[in-house]
Amino acid sequence: MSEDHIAAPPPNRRRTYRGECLVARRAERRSKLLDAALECFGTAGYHATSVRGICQAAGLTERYFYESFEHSEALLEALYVKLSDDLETRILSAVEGASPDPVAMSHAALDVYYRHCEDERVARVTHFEILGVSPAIDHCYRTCTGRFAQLIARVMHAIAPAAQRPPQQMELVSAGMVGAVVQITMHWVLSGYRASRSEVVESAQLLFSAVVGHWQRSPNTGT
Amino acid sequence: MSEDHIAAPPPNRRRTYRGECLVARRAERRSKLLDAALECFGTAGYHATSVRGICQAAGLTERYFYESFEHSEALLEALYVKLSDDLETRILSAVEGASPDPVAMSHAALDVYYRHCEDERVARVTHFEILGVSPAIDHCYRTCTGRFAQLIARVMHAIAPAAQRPPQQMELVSAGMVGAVVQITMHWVLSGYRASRSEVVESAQLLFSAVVGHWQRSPNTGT
DNA sequence: TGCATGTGACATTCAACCGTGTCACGATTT
DNA sequence: AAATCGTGACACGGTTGAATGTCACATGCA
Repeated sequence: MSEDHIAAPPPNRRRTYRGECLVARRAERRSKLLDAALECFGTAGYHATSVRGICQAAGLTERYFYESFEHSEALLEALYVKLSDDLETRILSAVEGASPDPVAMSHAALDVYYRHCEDERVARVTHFEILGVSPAIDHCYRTCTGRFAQLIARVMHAIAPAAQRPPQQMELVSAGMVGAVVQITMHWVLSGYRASRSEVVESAQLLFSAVVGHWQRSPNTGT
Repeated sequence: MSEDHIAAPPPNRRRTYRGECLVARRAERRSKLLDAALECFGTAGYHATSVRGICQAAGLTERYFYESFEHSEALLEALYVKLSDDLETRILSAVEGASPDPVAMSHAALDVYYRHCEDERVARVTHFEILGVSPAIDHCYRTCTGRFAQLIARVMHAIAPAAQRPPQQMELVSAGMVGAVVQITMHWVLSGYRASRSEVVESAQLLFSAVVGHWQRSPNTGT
């Protein structure tokens, strides 16, 4: 969905320029645009940023914007997906690297997440700017959010396999957990990062422990 | 902050028109604009809506838009504040009306809240459109969200007064609870209201019970 | 060296929207 | 009835930004 519109380069025309071949130059420009997008969207905000502004920040001209992205919205989506994917990868490896203890695992995951959000631009793009842009972006947000919710559901299940719940409820509660983590981020950001990261992690973890404990204790209240 | 810009009406000029005096007509127009805003912002979205569109939906001309609001953003803020205030009032009265039992109280509050969000336009405005508009709106959002977090903190404290926590943590955890409730709403909305309201309420309440239970059980873990 | 292509700076076209203004008509007061 | 005020429809200028186009210069290739 991201770059199908790019006209195929004439196959015999990939001559090098300043030491790099066509595809490398394209990739580099695309990367510069993503960096510029993080900076602009993450500080001025998506709706206050124009294509010109992005290009200026990237040190490129508009032509190269449209070489890599169809429009501003596509760039936002690409940036968001990239940030989410990076985060997910790092969370997964952190969880795998942690000792197989519920607390250690969730601590590792949350620490990676909040470290990720210590870059205010990242936090703003993935929590504020992404919302209310268009139905297409909403759908993208829903997908990414859903992936994290599923991750939480899996971890929960691994921790407390006895506490099986109706899938509908699992889904909603997982979404709720994601929301709690996210809202704590927003609060943290909007307060100017008043609390320390460890305090934030601890508060979020309290919610996890509470739910896990609750489920382990009280048996299925089923539909 | 909402209508200071309105020029004071010439005091001797408040003659009636079609049976209503000046202030009544103004109020009615303002109300029509708020209705139209709910419809437009809640379906097409804030950024896809123009002043003209609002006026058309309200059956008024642009002049009357600027009579009541300085610009589009002021209308969004007024709408948001109105929706939040209505909700808060109804939640408070529901909580007071409920039996003085933790479960009953939180159930009453959540039921009112999710009933409120069953109007998709309301849910969209207060959860999607309001974000990433401007620093001023962000601040407004933060204020309203904070009020709900404080409400939760108070209820928590009333339920489990023994479980005193450092205020920083109380603040973050309350924010997290708000986020959980909100995210469940978003999930509900974006899934096309797949689950029933009672299932949603039950899932949200599970989180409340879990945290309250956790706090009642484990004593203060200090700073 | 000469030619094709890549690149950067900038102009241009087109559309949307904001905020204000104009003007004719309907309602109200004296 | 005449003057005044409220209202609705619509036009106008100004601004902004998206998307494309132009042209001179730089770079690589034969």
